[in-house]
Amino acid sequence: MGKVRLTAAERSDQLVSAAISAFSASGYAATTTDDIARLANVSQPYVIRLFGTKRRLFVAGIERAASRIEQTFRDAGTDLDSLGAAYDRLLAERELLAMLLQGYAASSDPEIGAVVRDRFGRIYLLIRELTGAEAEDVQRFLATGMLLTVLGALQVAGPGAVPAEPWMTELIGSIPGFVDDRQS
Amino acid sequence: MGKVRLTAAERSDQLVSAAISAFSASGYAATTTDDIARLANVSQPYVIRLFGTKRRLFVAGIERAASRIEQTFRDAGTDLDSLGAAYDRLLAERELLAMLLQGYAASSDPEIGAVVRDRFGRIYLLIRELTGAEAEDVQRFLATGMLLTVLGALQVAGPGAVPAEPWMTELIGSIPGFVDDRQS
DNA sequence: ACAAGTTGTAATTCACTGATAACTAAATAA
DNA sequence: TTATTTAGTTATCAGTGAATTACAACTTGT
Repeated sequence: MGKVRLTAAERSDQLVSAAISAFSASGYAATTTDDIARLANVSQPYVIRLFGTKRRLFVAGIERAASRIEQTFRDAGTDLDSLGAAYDRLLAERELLAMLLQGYAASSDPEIGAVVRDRFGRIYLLIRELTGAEAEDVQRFLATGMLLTVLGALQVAGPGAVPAEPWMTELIGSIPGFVDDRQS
Repeated sequence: MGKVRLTAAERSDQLVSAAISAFSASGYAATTTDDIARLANVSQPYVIRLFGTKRRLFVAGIERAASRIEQTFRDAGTDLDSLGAAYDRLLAERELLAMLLQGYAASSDPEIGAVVRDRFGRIYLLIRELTGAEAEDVQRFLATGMLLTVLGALQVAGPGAVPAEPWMTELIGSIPGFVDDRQS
């Protein structure tokens, strides 16, 4: 058996991971704090104790996902093609991009919206800074990223993809530099 | 005062409009059937009576939004630039694209996911068919559409936009053919 | 050993929400 | 007019879920 008692910091980390798993699949409102508690083998009130509110836990999930994405880009290289390959890896993890998508969807909540806007802007600026590419190329890169994010959420690209429909094969095949490593 | 009693078909239409307003802002789970009922000046149980379940009302909203988008493209012309201009108009309406985004976010629900995948594929194929453009150009067009959808949801593009941050001005400015008609 | 802090739970509350049931009233048909 | 369908309501329920409180058990410094 693993350790029974963890420090609050360790447990919080673990809960943020569980939160990303749950929120990325079901979204902010449909995910219960009890779902997340169960994923971490902890009682529901303890989740609230550590994070105060469900909203703050969601925000923590957004921030970790955004940081992981930034780190993936930083590790990838300094040209857009390398960052594009990094996107493939992000899509393979599936949860991070989906978590951000849930952030976009929940951004009418002011507290969530402010964080999501901030992190989105930071990622954009990071790509600009890392690659030094023209604004239009960065925009195109980001647009492709949004398309892949949506296709991932629809489960037509990336792992766990639904049986391929013709339109999807064509669309995904037309994304330059993207290799869909589905495990069907 | 307007008519008091409408036919079921008229009332259902009106409810789907109200549903799109509410769902597009708050998402599937966070929107209550009572919110929608109030928007249409109708009792909450009547909403359930007309649509059976909340889920079916959401699906009806997705289908209308998708149909409206298809119609907008059909009316726009036969080249990608014209369809791009149509996107500006869609973004100005704000609710339709946001409704679809909420569909992407809620697509882990099997019943919703199936409909959203189907309509997404139909829109892609419609663009191909209308323009006869290369797959890669259509993909790029769609990717730009997803970026605009997200920026609209974040309220940094389109009407009701939050005060412009520098990164956003640069990003939006780099989208070819897109003119952000914000009313600030 | 023991006090104090830290990690965690069980029990409970209270507001909310989708759905059902039973009923009313307006329109339409016979 | 009367019968029937159609449009709509009020009342209510059963379930849920975030948050609070009070308590228990483990760890650590002294």
